Amino acid sequence: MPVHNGDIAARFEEIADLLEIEGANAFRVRAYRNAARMLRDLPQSAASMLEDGKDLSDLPGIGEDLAGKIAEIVKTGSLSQLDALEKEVPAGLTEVVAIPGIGPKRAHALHETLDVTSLADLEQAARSGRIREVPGFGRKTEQNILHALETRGSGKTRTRLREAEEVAEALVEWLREVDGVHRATIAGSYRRRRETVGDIDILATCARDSPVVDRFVAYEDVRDIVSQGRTRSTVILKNGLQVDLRVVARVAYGAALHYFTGSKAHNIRVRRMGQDRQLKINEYGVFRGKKRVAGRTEEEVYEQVGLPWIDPVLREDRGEIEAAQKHKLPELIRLDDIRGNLHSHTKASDGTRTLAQMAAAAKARGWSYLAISDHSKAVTVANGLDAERLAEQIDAIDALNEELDGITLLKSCEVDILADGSLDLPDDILARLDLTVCAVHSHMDLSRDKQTERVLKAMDHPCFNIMAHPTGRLIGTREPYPLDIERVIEHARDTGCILELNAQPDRLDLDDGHCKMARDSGVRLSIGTDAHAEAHLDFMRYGVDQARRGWVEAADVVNTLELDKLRKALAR
DNA sequence: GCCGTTTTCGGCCCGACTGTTTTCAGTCG
Repeated sequence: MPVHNGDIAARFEEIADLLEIEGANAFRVRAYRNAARMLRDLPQSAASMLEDGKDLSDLPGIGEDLAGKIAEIVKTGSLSQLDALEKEVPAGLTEVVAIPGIGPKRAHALHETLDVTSLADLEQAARSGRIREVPGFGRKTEQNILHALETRGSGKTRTRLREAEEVAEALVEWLREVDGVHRATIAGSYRRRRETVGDIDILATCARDSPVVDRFVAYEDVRDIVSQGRTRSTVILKNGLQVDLRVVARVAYGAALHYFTGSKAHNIRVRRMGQDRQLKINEYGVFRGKKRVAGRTEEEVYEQVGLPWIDPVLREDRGEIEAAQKHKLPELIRLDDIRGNLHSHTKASDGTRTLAQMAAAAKARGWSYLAISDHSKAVTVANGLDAERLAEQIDAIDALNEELDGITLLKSCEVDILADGSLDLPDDILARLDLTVCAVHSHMDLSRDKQTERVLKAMDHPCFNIMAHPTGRLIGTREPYPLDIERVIEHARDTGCILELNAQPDRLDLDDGHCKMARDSGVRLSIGTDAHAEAHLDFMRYGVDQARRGWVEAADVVNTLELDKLRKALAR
């Protein structure tokens, strides 16, 4: 069983938790957390890098020590340091630290004084009124702990961007109506267009006497007020989503927007660059001594550290600072670069609209082509097409194209990749299509090797064009099936196959890291909406956002091409 | 524990809010 980066990261995070409870040096703790974050973001697997003889201490935040620990985990599946730590500190305390309001110091204190070693112990201690007796604790803290225990589990998972959008846009719109508010902007991972958000960060600038915070906590969807100050407040909405509001002066808008957009790792890099120039950078501006030298716009902040403005989607400390220093930031793809969509469905399989309706909807979005790619017969639940029905659809599309103006339907099919790597329809019918969109919909439990071989074999088929939703993941509900994505990317490059970035907000598959990896390997992408109705064509913007997070430029994406060029690009 | 046109030691981002304290520690983002 291969060790995934996430497994290593989880162990490092646990070490960080335990060390923190032990009272270890905070910077040492941070080193483990940084390493965990770096590993989760790393598109290659550390295990395979080791196999290839690479030196892991070349990775940022990994030194000799942590490189050795990664190797130990990969080799043995465990880590002796962690085993030893777990003997010293009860593992249940890591759950206690996860309770809002309890950090490592308080967990340590509760362990020392009341012998709390688990959530169950914590609850018992709180209910019996013993926590309020511990120095540094009080009645209110005890109540807060009980409240946190009761509401535990609600809203602690990350929310998909699309669901966050629905609530966040309404809330920010409401805030803009408040007296004295100049601007209200959503920052945070939402602005960076991450596929999921942990919470919503709203930044507001307003007149000094604006009641914006009072209005914020009085919003109808607020379930709990976590904190409420003059310039900052946190609430929990009825759907469990946490929203933070921060209020700053207008002169600080750019600095605050930069600060609250993050990512944390990106901000730390920028602030360090400021320190090198004797500048202090915080949410109120850029300061030399007491003098504010910048802060009204983000551009000003970056300028002070000698950088061009960096798009929020890139702010993850994944090389964007270095690229900006060299003036080599990518020219990111934009929604209006898109010329068409290569993955959509109709009533013929599991879609809900006709060919003509989908064509009209695509045209209305300014596109010049739309591929109709209904399912093939193996997906019986979706009423997949056999060769005969697909032949009928091909004829129907040819006939409809005669009538259409300004939009061309492309003949396609979402062809199932069968368990043995063969395609679900005969070659002679596939040869009549403009392109194929091939996908795995079954046997997702194959071993990593078998799954990879299955996909590679399918890509060798001369009619294979696009690998749809390559990992099969559903954000928050289904993990990617085991697949050696690095080999798939290499094979796509070698065979001229295209990888899809499926734009459905619950798929976004490929993810940002793999998009970057594909792009760096010279593999072309297709951003496909997988639309089952007209409205789903608007998912394109989620796909474009994810592509942008993966440093993708228009030239990397085949559906930015005009139709004649696309046809040439589809030739294998 | 990492890192280095201030390297092999001495730094490591910075501020708001809460609850407890009566001047500040802990937590959080």
